[in-house]
Amino acid sequence: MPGTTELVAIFREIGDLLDLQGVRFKPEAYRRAARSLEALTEDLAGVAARGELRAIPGVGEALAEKIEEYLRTGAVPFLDRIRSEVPPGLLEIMRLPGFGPKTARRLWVELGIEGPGELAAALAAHRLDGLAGFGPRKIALLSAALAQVGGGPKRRPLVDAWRVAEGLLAAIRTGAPVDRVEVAGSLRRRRETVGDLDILATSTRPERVFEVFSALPEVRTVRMRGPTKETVELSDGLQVDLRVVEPAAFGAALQYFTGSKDHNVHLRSRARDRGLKVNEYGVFRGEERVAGATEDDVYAALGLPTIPAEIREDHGEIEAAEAGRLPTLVDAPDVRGLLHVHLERLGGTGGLPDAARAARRLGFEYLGVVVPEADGEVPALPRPSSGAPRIFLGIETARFPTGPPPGADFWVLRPAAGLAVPPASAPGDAAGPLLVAHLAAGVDSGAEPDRLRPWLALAAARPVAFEVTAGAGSEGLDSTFARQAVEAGAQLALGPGDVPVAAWERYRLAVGLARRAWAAPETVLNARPAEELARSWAARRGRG
DNA sequence: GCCGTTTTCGGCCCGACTGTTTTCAGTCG
Repeated sequence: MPGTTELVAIFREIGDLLDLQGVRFKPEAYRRAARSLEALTEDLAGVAARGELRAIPGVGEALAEKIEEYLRTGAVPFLDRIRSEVPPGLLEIMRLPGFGPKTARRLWVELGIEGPGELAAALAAHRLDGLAGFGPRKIALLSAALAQVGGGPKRRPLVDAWRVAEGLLAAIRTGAPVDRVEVAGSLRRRRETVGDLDILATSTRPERVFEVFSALPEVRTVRMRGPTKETVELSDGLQVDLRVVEPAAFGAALQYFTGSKDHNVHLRSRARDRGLKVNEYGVFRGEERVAGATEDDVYAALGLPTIPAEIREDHGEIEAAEAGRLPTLVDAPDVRGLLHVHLERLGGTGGLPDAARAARRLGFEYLGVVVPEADGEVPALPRPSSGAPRIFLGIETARFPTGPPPGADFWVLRPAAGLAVPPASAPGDAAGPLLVAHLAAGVDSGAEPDRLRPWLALAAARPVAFEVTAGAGSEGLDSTFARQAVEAGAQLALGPGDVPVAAWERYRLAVGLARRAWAAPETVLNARPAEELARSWAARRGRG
């Protein structure tokens, strides 16, 4: 079944092929539409049925027609047409790091090179020597890029990138003459996967900061260094950009490098409309800098409240800010407990006392201790000796519960692969409170988001919470689905994932994901007080 | 190909860095 994911890939390929043809502006138009489709929080066919395709940002008359054609026939003939006009191997050449469509097109037009194989042969035969604009350095870079084709840097999970970034930030803070140091980029937006790290610092001695940074043991090579910016590659292949600005520009730089691209483009066009110019050094009216020291100043200069970093994607947040309808997003202090704790997997030997200590340290009121389902047996409910935290008991099952959890407070459904979603009318509220965990497990990230869609109907039929963890993509939900779930009336349950108590702090990354989903505290199950949970669960659970 | 509180036509974000240059084009984010 063709889906939105495939159409996104089609539009991206069309963009690349148009680039290779030397067409201006259209490539970006196709990519913009692809990004919009990717972030769509509802079914594309549904939007088309209502005749609202053109309400999607970046979709106009021509692209709406292509989308409808695709939904009808499963193909976009325009793709086949331009595919026949451009050798497919050129796509691989233009995707070599450091090279792009202009270079690939020149090699094709001037030397007849149609793919990486021919390029390698041409390099070996010195056919590029003397070609205008191709000096010895560029030819060496081309050879090097060609040698590691396919082995390019991969995006990595948020938690991994976060750990690396924390180490780098600490090292810079202690070793370099810096005033402020913060992460920016997609890591600050808490994207599920991160392609590279952006670090921003203020200092009066940038060159010294770069020296210290380059000498860190994690750094393998320095890719480039200028007066304000350095790019390095870590030994694990991750690319890190470090930028140093003056304090008066810190807010503008932080805003600028936090992105996303579409968010920034939207803001800058808004600035232009108001006779202003935005860049990484500030907001300017003519020569005069009217804002720049803080992000608040930058947004205020553009007539907007400060937009939380996690939702800066141009997914409607600028319009919402303009209208004063920005949601109050859930924040880490709102989380009052964890609901999916497996004592047997905590990684320490302390069991419940250890868990209780960690909970108190993090300021949690309660823990939901979860035990596997055991037929016919009522699990013993563990209780800590002292008062806090309060302990709730959950039973983990792989099948849809048909009745209240025996002797416990709530169900944790961990759907087995291939578990069909029940009809929305089935068991219903009487089956007890339900927390659906690990929903995305087994679903390749980005594979087919439509597969998760039927679960949304469940949310409309009964109270259900979907778990969001720091490990989105592998064990948890991504924020696009989480936003759909919130819009469908479901709750979210935030947690650190299946990790030792020492790593429970990671629940904060799940908070970031929930914020990306525009989740308010009211939509987060474990932002509710213990008393409220106890009351609502006592009314429905099995035991007296 | 999209888009519009100066526009339905004529724009399309903006700057850093590299390599090849002598004033700039390409790539990147």
